[in-house]
Amino acid sequence: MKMSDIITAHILDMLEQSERNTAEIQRNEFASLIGCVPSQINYVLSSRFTPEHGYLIESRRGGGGYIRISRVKLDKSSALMHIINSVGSELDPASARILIENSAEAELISREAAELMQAAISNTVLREIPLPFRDSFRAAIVKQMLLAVI
Amino acid sequence: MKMSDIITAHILDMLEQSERNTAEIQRNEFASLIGCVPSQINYVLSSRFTPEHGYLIESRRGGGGYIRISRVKLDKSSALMHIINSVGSELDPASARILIENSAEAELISREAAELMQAAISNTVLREIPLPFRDSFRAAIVKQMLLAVI
DNA sequence: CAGAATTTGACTTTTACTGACCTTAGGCTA
DNA sequence: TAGCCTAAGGTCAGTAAAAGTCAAATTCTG
Repeated sequence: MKMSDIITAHILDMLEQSERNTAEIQRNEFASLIGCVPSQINYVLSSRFTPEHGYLIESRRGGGGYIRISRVKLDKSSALMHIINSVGSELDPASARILIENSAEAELISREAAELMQAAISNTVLREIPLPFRDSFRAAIVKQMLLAVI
Repeated sequence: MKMSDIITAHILDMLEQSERNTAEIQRNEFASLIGCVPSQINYVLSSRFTPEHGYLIESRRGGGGYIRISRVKLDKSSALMHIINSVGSELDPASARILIENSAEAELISREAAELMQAAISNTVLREIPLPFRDSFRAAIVKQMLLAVI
């Protein structure tokens, strides 16, 4: 079996293990664990863990440096559509907050977008709207804003 | 975990604690509390708490000296505050759209943020709200969302 | 065999850490 | 008050600890 395949398998394994879909390695340590030269890690990452393949690489040099490989969900749009469709014509405050928070957590929307959405459905804003309309307003605005970031 | 990260975390923590967005330390004392050499404090400050990162450092030598780290609001913030304050208790649709567009144009807010705001005050959403409340709703939501991106 | 994929290692760049030495602020003493 | 002492913080250059790059050498594959 090829070195590259072994390295790939190891990384995939770590990603599988991880709950956060993220594997973090130290290049030299990892290389010597597997028994290859450090630069081969780079080769594998750049040939098999590219954004096109659905991975994101972050790294840091210097003492205590690391390489982090995350599996990104390519299909953000369809995930978001799914969420949008699951929102009915009314949405209560707690559900709205959770929905937005989860979307940010899953990186379907940016942190900034999430904060903007929370602001949009904050009490300060809702005070301007008569009570009976609030839940349907919340549903409409959350859906519309999610559509805007697709 | 790296020393630098620990120091950074401590400072961030102090800033978080502080109501004035300011942390004040005594270099030697702080260093020995954390367990590093004093000059490393300088290293961290100059590599991670620069003006580009949005921080201001002031210090004083000699007896009773100190280092003060403040999280400084960029100029954008005050420009945005100005805009927010200029919005009254009501805001008509055209003015709202222009205000958002201009803010994006001036790069006070991101393009994504602008699109989210436009979505939030779109007709689709406004239909959910009784006519007499729409202008005050628009004012509230635009202000609240601008506040969220400061 | 030709071209693609893999492997290697020498060299580069970044980041982190340390310690010796410098500068400044205040206070104290003669 | 001048001069000295002490208690801070500031600088800088050097070392070490990573990761990144690149092209030559090798191996695979059709």
